[in-house]
Amino acid sequence: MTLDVPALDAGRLAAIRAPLLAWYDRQKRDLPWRRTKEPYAIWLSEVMLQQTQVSTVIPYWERFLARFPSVQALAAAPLEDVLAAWKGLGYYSRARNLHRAAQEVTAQFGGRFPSTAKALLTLPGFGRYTAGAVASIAFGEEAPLVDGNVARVLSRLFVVEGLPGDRAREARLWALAGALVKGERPGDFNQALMEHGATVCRPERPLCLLCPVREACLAYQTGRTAELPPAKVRATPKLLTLALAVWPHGDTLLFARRAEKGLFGGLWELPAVEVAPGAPEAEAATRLSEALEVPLTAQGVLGTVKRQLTHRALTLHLLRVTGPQRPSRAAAFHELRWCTPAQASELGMSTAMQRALDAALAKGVLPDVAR
DNA sequence: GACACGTGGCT
DNA sequence: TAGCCAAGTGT
Repeated sequence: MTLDVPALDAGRLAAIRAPLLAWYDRQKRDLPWRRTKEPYAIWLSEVMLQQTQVSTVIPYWERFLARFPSVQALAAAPLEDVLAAWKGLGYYSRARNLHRAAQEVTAQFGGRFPSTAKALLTLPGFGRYTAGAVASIAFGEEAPLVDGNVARVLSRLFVVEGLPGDRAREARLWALAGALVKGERPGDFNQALMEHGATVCRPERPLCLLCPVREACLAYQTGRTAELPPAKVRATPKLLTLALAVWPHGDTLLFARRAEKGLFGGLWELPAVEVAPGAPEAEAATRLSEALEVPLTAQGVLGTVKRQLTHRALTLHLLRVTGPQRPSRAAAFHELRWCTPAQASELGMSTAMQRALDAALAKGVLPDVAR
């Protein structure tokens, strides 16, 4: 594998750096995290933006900062509250790692962020990208970063072949990014590269006529912008079928908190067990009874909610149940709690589970006064 | 290296 | 519409 960068002589470097930075200064979007130099706020934006679109992140970022205004405030908060603030944003391990990293920064670094990519990389949730982003944007280190945007831009500028995930391709992209970021304003340059990928050098129908580095782009010169980079090969989603217990009592329903790892880790749910796709109601009731460690009676299926995740096709069967003993704890769940809908709305819950809960409530499982 | 991990927007 | 995609990380 070659790590040198033969296509990047000094002249080529200058022909990309300067126009891209100048373009960024003219055309950058006014995003809220571009108005702060606070490392904590920049870190938060970078984590929220992982695999998530800018327009989705903005309101979350603002609410989260209002609720947890400093790394110390975040470190001191219960994980449950952090997950509640993350509710609906997806990839919840990001919130768990964010919380852990805040505690490590507070405990090991006296509340001050490490300022180099190398040191940041030791914190939970900091991979190569996020370490480079925070180091360059918040601390001005000449640290490279490669995200999906940068990979696309550099693939086209330098005609980097290979599929996403290919080791030689990744090494080449990081080497190019590392050579390009050397110089003035590394944070702005990295953002320029990403901004360019997001708005001009788009995946489909890139706006080459508006491109500030068109003359330096090998893909443009050879008519290959449409075929670079090749699309990711995605596995077909696996089926996951869950039976959910809808157990009314007074104006409450039973809720459970999931184990901290895996799908929807640490989030609240209607108590759920996995069942075979075509499993009969009686089997689902038996599984739920075992998980909740109490006898229970099935009172019919209230409905089914389907959700498509990236790697999962989720089917949620809502099973109305009741029983003589109301459980308050069970080994299969972190915690059990009886909540009104109003209380449940404050819990950290996945969007998938929220849809299921809404469907159950729409069936009138609780008295009107509780809704 | 492959896979798990969410969600909403866009075409 | 169904599929693709987005400022990735952890195991």
